[in-house]
Amino acid sequence: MMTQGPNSAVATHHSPLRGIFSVLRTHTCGELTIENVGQTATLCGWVDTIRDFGGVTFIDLRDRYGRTQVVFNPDSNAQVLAEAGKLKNEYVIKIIGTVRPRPDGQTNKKLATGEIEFVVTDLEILNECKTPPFVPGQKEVPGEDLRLKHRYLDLRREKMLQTLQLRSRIIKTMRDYCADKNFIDIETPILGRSTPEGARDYLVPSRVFKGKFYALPQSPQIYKQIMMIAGYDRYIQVARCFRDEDLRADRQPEFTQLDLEMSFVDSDDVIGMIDGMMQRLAKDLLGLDLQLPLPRLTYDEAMTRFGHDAPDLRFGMEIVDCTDLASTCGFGVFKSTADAGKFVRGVNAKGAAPKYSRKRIDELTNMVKDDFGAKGLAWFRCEEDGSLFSPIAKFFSEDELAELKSRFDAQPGDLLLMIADTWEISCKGLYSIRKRMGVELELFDPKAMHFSWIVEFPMFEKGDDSQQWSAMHHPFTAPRDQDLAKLDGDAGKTRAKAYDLVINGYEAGGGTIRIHDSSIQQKVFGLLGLDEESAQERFGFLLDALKYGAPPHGGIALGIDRVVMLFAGLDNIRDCIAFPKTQKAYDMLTEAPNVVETLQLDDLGIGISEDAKIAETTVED
RNA sequence: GGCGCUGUAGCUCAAUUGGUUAGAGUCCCGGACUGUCGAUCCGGAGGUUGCGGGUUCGAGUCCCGUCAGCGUCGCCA
Repeated sequence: MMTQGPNSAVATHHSPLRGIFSVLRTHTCGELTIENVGQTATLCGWVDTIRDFGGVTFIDLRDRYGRTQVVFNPDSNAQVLAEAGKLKNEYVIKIIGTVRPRPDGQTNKKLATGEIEFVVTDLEILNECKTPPFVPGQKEVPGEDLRLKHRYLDLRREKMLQTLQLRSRIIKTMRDYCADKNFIDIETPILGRSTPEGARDYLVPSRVFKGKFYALPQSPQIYKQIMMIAGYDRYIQVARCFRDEDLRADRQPEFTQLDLEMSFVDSDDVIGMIDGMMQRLAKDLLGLDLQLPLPRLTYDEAMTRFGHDAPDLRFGMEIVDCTDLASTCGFGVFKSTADAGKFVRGVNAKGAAPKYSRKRIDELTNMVKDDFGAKGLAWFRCEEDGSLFSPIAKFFSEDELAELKSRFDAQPGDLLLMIADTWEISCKGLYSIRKRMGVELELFDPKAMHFSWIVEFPMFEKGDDSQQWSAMHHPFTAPRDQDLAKLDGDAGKTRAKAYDLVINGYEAGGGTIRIHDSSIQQKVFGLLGLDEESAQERFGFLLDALKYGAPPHGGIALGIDRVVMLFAGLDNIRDCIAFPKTQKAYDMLTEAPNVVETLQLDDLGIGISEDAKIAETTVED
């Protein structure tokens, strides 16, 4: 530590600078308080705001730790005051001075350092700053493209700093929790092998093996299973994953997950382990006490009640089925839908009637039509006298209307919205209506946090255009013990040892118990249309490994970016990532992806097709 | 790939049914000021309304195309 020099105050073990010898500064900008009055210190930081009175100048000096008011005045040093006139926004400076209390009545309660000010005796400009396109302290948040292009400025904003600090603490807490439980942190390869299942891979060409490619991992799935076979019975990794699919507000092409695998466990063990982790995270980072175990909902229940496998459980507005009523009513659309074995279901938007004009209902109608292919959206408004008003009310008898009212628990002011269609379309349409109206009607406290598990997912699903089963999670997912018999002939009803962690309507993580029995694995491959040869071709290395003493094992992956987003109360994942990409997976800061030298391509034996060259030229124009 | 929203000064936004010289705040430049903390006051600069085409006597505003950012559907084992 410093024992010499012009500073009477030196970094203590409480200081953010503890243990780091610094010749440039003795304290951070968030550190000096009334305790330090009279001491000499050296600060470094960025010029945040300048208040120049001609005779005296105030500057807020900013760094990661906070802000300190710095005073330049002629009493202390007239020459330095003149120098201070050259300062502009975001200059980087080093100042030496003394700490003194602020005059009576002039403390700033908004600052941790607000009781003192720093009187400068010496100023050194370490670096100037061009006039920035925006300043970190400005009230309005600049457009996102500008923020991404000048990310080094954007990251200086308080909100970004807070979010990334929260992210760091979340990851540390996750790691500490796992370390306490004897997990071992293992890094798995980034350059791996493409396994053409699931998402599109990002490919990396090989120079040595011309014409062959590595793939960036979509998840370390196979490696972590192999670690279990190797006997490392509790593994974690903060793993970067890559998926070349289109982006969303909650989806980036590269993202980070807490990847975790355990041996000699069943679903409840993994769920219980994560329950404890969430309890600790909620307590340590949000001050919330979570009751354990976290609530669990089966997949079927979630779809029936909310139309989605990651429902937002911060509010009700559950789906009501009235297919039976529809089959007897006089409304042709409803009746024919019910007769065709499809569904008539709806939701009650409590108190929405006065707020939802015909125009806004039309917007909802267009949404379910355009996005999900629903044929329409029926609605009933519950009037002051308790009667149901609707353009289609005339097709219903008094009794039928009364039954509708009772089934939806309709009170005056409520708006009932119904979709008559396939199970899938009614789920999607009503889910999106519920999600949207939940926000618009403020049906929940935006600060509330709701954690839950969705369990017992189907093993298989069928694609739109094929009768072939595909794995809902991945082909190594184990069926529930009591469903093993269903693999023969009743595969659609097989439920998996799969579990998703849902926070506020977002899938925050998902995992499964894996198959460790090769006869079951063969059966599952068979149902997925994979013969032994092609299974061997794709996953041979894993199938081989499973034959050398694989213990029962399973795990989970938590989307760290999403967890940060939810804990920070944000609605977009880019604000939780230091250097995110745009919706087109473009990095505006570094301008990646970009062209490479022809020589590099030659080295790899790669040529660019004429079509791609034409497309590229068009983009540049 | 589809649908939708947005694009106006460095930044954040405004501009009536298509109608005079496209405005405000902020930032920037110059000046004043010894207690501010979103300092204040005075003066000034700053625009090919994303780009290209069209309709019109006249387009920031309407139409077509295109580019970019965002949202969403498909997609994401």
